[in-house]
Amino acid sequence: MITINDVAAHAGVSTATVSRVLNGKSTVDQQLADRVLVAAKELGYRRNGLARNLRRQSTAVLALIISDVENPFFTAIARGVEDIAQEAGYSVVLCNSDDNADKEARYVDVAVSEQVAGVIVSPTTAEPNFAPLRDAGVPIVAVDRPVPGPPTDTVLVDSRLGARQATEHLLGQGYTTVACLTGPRGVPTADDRAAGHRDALRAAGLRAPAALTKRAEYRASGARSATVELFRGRTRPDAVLVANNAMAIGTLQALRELGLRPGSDVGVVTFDEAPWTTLIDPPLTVVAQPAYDIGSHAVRMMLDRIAEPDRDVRTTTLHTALVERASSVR
Amino acid sequence: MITINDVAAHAGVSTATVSRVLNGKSTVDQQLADRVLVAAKELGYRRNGLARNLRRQSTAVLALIISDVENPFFTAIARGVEDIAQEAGYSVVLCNSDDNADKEARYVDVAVSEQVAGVIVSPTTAEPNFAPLRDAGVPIVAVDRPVPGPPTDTVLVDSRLGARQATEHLLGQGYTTVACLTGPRGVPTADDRAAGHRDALRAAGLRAPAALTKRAEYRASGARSATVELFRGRTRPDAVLVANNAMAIGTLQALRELGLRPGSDVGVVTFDEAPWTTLIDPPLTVVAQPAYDIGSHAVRMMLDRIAEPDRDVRTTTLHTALVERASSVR
DNA sequence: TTGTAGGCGTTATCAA
DNA sequence: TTGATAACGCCTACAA
Repeated sequence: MITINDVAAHAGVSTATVSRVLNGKSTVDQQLADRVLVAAKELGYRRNGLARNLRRQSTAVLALIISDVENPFFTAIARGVEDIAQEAGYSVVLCNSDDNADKEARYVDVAVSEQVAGVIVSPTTAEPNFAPLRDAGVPIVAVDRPVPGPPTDTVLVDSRLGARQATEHLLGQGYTTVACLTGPRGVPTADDRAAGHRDALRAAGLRAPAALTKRAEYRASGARSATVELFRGRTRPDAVLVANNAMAIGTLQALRELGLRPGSDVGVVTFDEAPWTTLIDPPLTVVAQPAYDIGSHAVRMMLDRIAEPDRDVRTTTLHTALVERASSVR
Repeated sequence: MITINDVAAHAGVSTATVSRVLNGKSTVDQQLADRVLVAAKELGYRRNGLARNLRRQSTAVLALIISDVENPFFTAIARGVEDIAQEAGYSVVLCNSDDNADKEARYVDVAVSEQVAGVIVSPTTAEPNFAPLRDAGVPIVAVDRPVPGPPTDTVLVDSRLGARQATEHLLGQGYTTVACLTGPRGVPTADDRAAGHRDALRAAGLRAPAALTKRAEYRASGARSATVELFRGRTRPDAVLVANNAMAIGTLQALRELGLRPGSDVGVVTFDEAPWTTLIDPPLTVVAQPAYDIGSHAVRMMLDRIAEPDRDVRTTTLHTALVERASSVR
């Protein structure tokens, strides 16, 4: 391995000069600088990031811990994070916690011991533990869901309002019994969707019986059986608001099995835009979340925090957009 | 920051002993070991990964460079990589090259300077340059596409055969003019699909006119316009084989615009399984690729290579499975 | 402007 | 078995 010592020797200067040149520091005589650059190139010098990290006690790496790599919502966030981070000279390492507290904890550990410059995280369902990050002074930005504990920079989506608007839209289309299929109790985004649904029913002067809100894992399989139960139950709905992308797939499968056609038989609105929503028949009405923007905002917040560790903690709330298609029209 | 020096002082032993205990090395007197453990816990000691990395000249991190985080095929690979790597005690950092040679090069640089233990990569379209990795002795495993240059451990899918089988299936269903919509010329997976398509036509005693093979970027938008051209061209096909997931979406959009119904009007088979393929009407026949297995195989290969750097270079080829649904039946 | 030299926290070598 | 100590490669006071 070629080190700055080799380069220094080859260029006939000191290691300090080499370091300065390589980092564009202070004013080094142009001639010397050139000699260093030439020597470095001739020798095929490559900086040893490990040594630099140790010396600097930090890295130009941001960790992004998301709960599901296979969910387009999160990969869109990842893209937003990556694009902006790249511009700022940071690398992004993507960690998939799989909504599993253990995996999440492991990545948190790695983030601390490898001293990443910051962690952007969408916390898992279970009670997450970010104390190690806090203790080590690693900046945290939460996305999609707030983190419990001390105030933390956060980027959220107003999904309560999004759910409310979607429900109102369904009611406005003449559906009378709008159900809500959402995620597990205690998951903020799941509870928000349920609350928005309730808001809309109440505002319309309707009762909001518990039987109209159904909970399942944020996955297709859970949503499928939950949908079947919902439409076989006593208070049979004529419309449903589904809380995310993955669940939407399960719900649509279930409706097909039940012989119910979206739109004409059952009004359907789901959270999250996806490439296939216009391909199905009828096309799916969605509550589109600004996933990419969540990511880009989160990085900007992180960069601000790194630049100014003592600044006030902020929470940014972005908004959803209802995209009306045929699945919510009779 | 608490260091092993602090722990050593607190436990009344040397740093060497602390290090040994913390790494489960050699046989340390049980009593001393206990004292060290207690001291570490009391002080809230956390290992500094940076220092360890520098000293060891290596990290327990694998880099996975994929060309599109938003493509389910690659995220499924990622999951396979991650699951197995975790078991073996490696962390995985996911890098999204966006099929952009510059981004890829940047990640390669980072991988070298941060001295990751290995790089698993699906090379970009453009001529990739992995010389820095090779020079630094970082093991490489290629997935999905071979890398140019010296022999490299590789996990491929026999997509030529997959394409052939899909084409034969369409011909067997009575479609007579089967087109192939594939990726850019020079991209191995794209060329393989075209070749498999040709193989099937020839084996059936048919001519394989160039007009039946259309190329576009591996994206929905390109596939959309390419499909329109294909079906408005002179040799109008009555079936089409589409080369990937993202393109499938564009093709299906185009067919709808053209008023052509999959199955009855146009036989459609696409590469890659996706959650929505059963939701559309009619359900989509696909050439399913074993994406998860690609990832898990790649990691195993990597672990073997790390354990035994001089072993023979291997290429593993996995196979596709044709999943017949209604889009390829009249 | 340039060079010297110390230290970042850990592991591994060598003595004891 | 344990301890002292020298690296690992880089950056940065501080001195010249």
